[in-house]
Amino acid sequence: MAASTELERFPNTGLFLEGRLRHDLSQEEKVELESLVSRVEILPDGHRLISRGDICDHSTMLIDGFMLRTLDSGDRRYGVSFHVPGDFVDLHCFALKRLDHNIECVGQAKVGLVPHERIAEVMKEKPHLARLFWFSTLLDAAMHREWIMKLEQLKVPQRIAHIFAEVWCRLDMVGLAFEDGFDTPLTQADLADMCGATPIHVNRAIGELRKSGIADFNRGEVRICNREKLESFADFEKDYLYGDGALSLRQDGL
Amino acid sequence: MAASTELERFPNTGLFLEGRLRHDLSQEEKVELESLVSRVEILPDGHRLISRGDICDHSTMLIDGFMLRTLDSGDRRYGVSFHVPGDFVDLHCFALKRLDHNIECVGQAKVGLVPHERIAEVMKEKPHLARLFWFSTLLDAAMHREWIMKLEQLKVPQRIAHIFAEVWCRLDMVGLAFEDGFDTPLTQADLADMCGATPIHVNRAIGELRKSGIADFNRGEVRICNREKLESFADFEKDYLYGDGALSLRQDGL
DNA sequence: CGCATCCTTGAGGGCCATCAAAATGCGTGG
DNA sequence: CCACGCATTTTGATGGCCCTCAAGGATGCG
Repeated sequence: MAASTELERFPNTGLFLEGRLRHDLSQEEKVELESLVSRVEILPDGHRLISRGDICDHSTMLIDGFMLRTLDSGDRRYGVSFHVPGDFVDLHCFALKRLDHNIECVGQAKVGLVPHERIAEVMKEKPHLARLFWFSTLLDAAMHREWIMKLEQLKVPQRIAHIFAEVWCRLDMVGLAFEDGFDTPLTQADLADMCGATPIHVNRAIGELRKSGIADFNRGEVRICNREKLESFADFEKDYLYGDGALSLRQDGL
Repeated sequence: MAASTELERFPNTGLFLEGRLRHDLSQEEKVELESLVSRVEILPDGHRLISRGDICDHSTMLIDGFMLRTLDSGDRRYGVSFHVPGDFVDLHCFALKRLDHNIECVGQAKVGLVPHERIAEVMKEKPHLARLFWFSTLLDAAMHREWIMKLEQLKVPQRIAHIFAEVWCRLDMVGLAFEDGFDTPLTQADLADMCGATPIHVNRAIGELRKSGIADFNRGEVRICNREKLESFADFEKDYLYGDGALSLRQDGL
């Protein structure tokens, strides 16, 4: 897979836009991108990278592990998006300056820090790379929109199936999925926060998925025997991920 | 109000970022922005500006009227966001090239078309203005996130109240709200599409809001006698709109 | 082996979908 | 000015999804 050779050359940023528009990055841009990472850190499970309202002067590339964007309301946490390796998780905060949400590690994570002054340089001197940065934040927005629709459309068992289908697909794009599923440190309680349901109901919904042979979830191991069945149950259409679906930009260039 | 003098000078783009970071635009940038509009059009109710999958070579500034971003699934339409005058509604498609969603007029709308080649020039030569363009698309993403949380958190009557509170607040920022509410061509069926509910249930929910004195809705006229009551019922916290709330950037500059 | 975390199970009630139908308001044309 | 068609709003009855309260079982770690 392309991802592994890219990772050898660019250990910190080799997965950025992999499966999407990475092919549109020139060698020079890839080198420039890798050089933006000023420091690499390992963060423990549950670590909160950024809290709502923080003013920040750097953004974070997720190199290894998983992260969750959350919002708090009342005394509950709600998940609004999920991140996999290769995601430039808080590139947003370069333009927003103050983030509207929290970013938390799910399991241990390895991240690369990118100072905003370097991104400002890119804005001034590398418009094409800047445009791809912009693209990557809009990809998040497209995923948000899909999730809004799915929340409006689907019941809880299907919502969970949709999360499984999306994460599996995204891990596939960066070469981290297995034939029959994927591993993630997500708990049933995390899934509940992402679905707007109670952990109790999520548990029952997962039981249903298991019983009907759609997916199995046990302590972070998601196993799927029939991809088609999962995706049709969840009404999952991968186009919105801008990989190789109908919205793909591969053949167009920018 | 500031909005009206800005509109005299910049009839097509005078509301862009009004109430948010418009103060951060220099006179020169405002002139540049206004000059980007190559053509103004009036579009009829229900007109579909862009459909999912279209490749487009221009973006659209909403000058007057309202628009809805939608996604279709099964044989139903789902609303994922709502637009008011001053919104650069499909700036996204400059970087995405192919849009993942549809954009439709709700009522008659007046729009300004901006060719992508002009935006590409801005990217090359006006990094600060480019950054504000980026900001405006991230504002959409922040609104998406809030809506995801609200869908996870709220029942239908509160969702409707939240839509009322948000739209009222956004119209206020661009000087288009009344003391006691606002007007919009939205129907109960549109609200249903935005809430993921049936029109029937939306009707009953509106009845509840009316009975409990939270808000009245009749053929597009939203009337609210007690703002505080509405906002607390909907759990509406306007920070995420990046106006004058806790996340405001006014005092920081960029 | 105790403890914390995570997962599982049961009973009762409220929210919202579906099916079915009707009333209201508005624009158009006779 | 009225008749008509159409979109929009309103109402009623039944059933399924998911919440809450309450408790119990499994797994891994020190």
